[in-house]
Amino acid sequence: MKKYFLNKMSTGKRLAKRSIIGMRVCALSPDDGLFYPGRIHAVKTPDSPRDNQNCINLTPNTRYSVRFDPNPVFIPTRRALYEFSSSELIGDGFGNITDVKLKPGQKVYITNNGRETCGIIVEHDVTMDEVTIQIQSASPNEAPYELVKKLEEVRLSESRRSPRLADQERDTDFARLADMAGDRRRSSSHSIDVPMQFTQNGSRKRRTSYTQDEREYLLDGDDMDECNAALVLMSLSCSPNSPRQAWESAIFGTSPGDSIQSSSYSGSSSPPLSDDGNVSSSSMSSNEQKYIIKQNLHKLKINQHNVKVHIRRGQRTTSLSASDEGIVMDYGEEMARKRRTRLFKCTWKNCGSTFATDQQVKSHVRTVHLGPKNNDDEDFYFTDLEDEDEAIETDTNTTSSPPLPPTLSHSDMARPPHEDPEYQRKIVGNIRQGLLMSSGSANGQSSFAKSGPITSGSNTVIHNYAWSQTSPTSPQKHVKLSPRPSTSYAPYTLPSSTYSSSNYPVLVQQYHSLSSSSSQASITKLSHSSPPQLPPPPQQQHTPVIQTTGKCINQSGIAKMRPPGMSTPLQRRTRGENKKCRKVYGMDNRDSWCTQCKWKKACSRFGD
DNA sequence: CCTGCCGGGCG
DNA sequence: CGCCCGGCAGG
Repeated sequence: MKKYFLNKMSTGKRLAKRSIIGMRVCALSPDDGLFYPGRIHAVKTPDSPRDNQNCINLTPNTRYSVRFDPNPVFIPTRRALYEFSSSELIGDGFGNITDVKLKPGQKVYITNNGRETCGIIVEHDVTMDEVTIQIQSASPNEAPYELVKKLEEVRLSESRRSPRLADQERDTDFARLADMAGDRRRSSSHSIDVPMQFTQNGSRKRRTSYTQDEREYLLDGDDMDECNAALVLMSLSCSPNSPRQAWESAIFGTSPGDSIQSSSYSGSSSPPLSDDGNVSSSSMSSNEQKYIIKQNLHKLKINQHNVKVHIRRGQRTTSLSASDEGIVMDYGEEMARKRRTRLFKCTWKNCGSTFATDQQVKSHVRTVHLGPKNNDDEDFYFTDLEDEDEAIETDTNTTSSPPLPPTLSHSDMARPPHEDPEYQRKIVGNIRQGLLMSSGSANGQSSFAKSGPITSGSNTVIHNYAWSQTSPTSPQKHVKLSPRPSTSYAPYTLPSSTYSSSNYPVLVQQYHSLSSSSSQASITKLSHSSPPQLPPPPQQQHTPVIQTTGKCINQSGIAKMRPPGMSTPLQRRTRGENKKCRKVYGMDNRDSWCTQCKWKKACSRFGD
């Protein structure tokens, strides 16, 4: 049930997968014994050919180097990396949160009232599977309250955003930034899209309202996309025997229904390479392959991330670029910042030299390995590492690799990872379980939250960890949900405390979960120690009835949790079962419709 | 498909 | 604010 719940929240149909490096996990801080979020920075597998039968070079002995996200409570040494074994990590494909006992003081995230809420563990009763969590009220003037949740409902890191929003944002970015007009919805409308900037004036077409901050957030939050892309390519590189069709579909975009395909093709100024039938010939040489791969990856702009494919002596390996070279536009600064922390490693056999710039590494490859007469592109012989203090040893495995299951291929590489953490969790878990034959249990936590910088070593990113603080200047969005005199749709205010404009979409994920297990929590203690002073909380015209179950029932019968100070979340109106004006009067008597119905708003005449 | 309606643009 | 409409979710 839980799985379906999570899937429901993401409503995703496309699948996704990712690389281990960069994955968000949680691990115990050696200092205070609490879990903190971080990213897998490196994977170290001791040389052990017998265990190394898999293409991603993971064995039960693999050590995962984790860089904790900076946060005010536990401040890891900036450059410090902490090593863990897979069993010590909590995250997709690793350990499950339900396997651990949470200590008091542990910071957790729960879905409360359909909204991600941060809390502090007060008590964890393992036998009863009850976690008492103290939640800071949205209003700083109200006392914290406590919730009791099941452990499986608790997450150790922030969750992801609403898939719908993410979708919109992604489409937006694609259309505007990558100069690609198509998206999956419009692609079915038989209309030719005009780039956004040409339609914004004099058109009723809705334009996006995302701020620069939000777009940056978007990019930041999508760092797993490059992992998606990499895993796709990795599966290709690791499985020379994999079905040719799958391999082509990933690179050449020949898979039907692949949204990446449609968007990239519709926005591509040049015809797809697959118009050349020879391309798919199995006699394609290595050079041809890498050229084609490179070209097409560039076109695909796999979710705006650059992926480099390294081909070396007939063997393909992949690595990620930490920068967004695929896009120009507004992100120059961001990219520059990321680029500063990069390191370039020569991937020539037995070399491994590292360089500060790609120019240097190219020069190195050219002079030391390739020689002036070789026409090979230096690009294929180096990889850019993310950071400064440790080399990431990811692509050194040269043992022959079994093909990945076909279900792990790339038909869905377009899907951003935050859309379907559940599926990814399973996939990654399956990969790991299959390859390692170790027990990595899935868990319900989403480990792809935007909680840290894309470059974990960067010290220039400010984190939003002050979950109990309120910034009076942070933007608030007031949304009037319905003009009709409904009592359950009072204007709501996004809590300004934790979330700046740059990440507020995280909050707008609620309505998917309203009818689900998120409302199983019970309010065990409600204490208003001090009356609100400033700013005044949103007016609630009707106080929700708190039943013994702790559920607040609104008029439409939807269970809602509303802690003190918490305002009504954005929620899509349940579909009314009553007759609506359209139904009653018919299209012919549109004049008789209520205004709301005329406006395609919620019917005010036949309310539910 | 159809329907209800949210989110948002335009004047 | 009135009006309109794209698009989504759900049936």
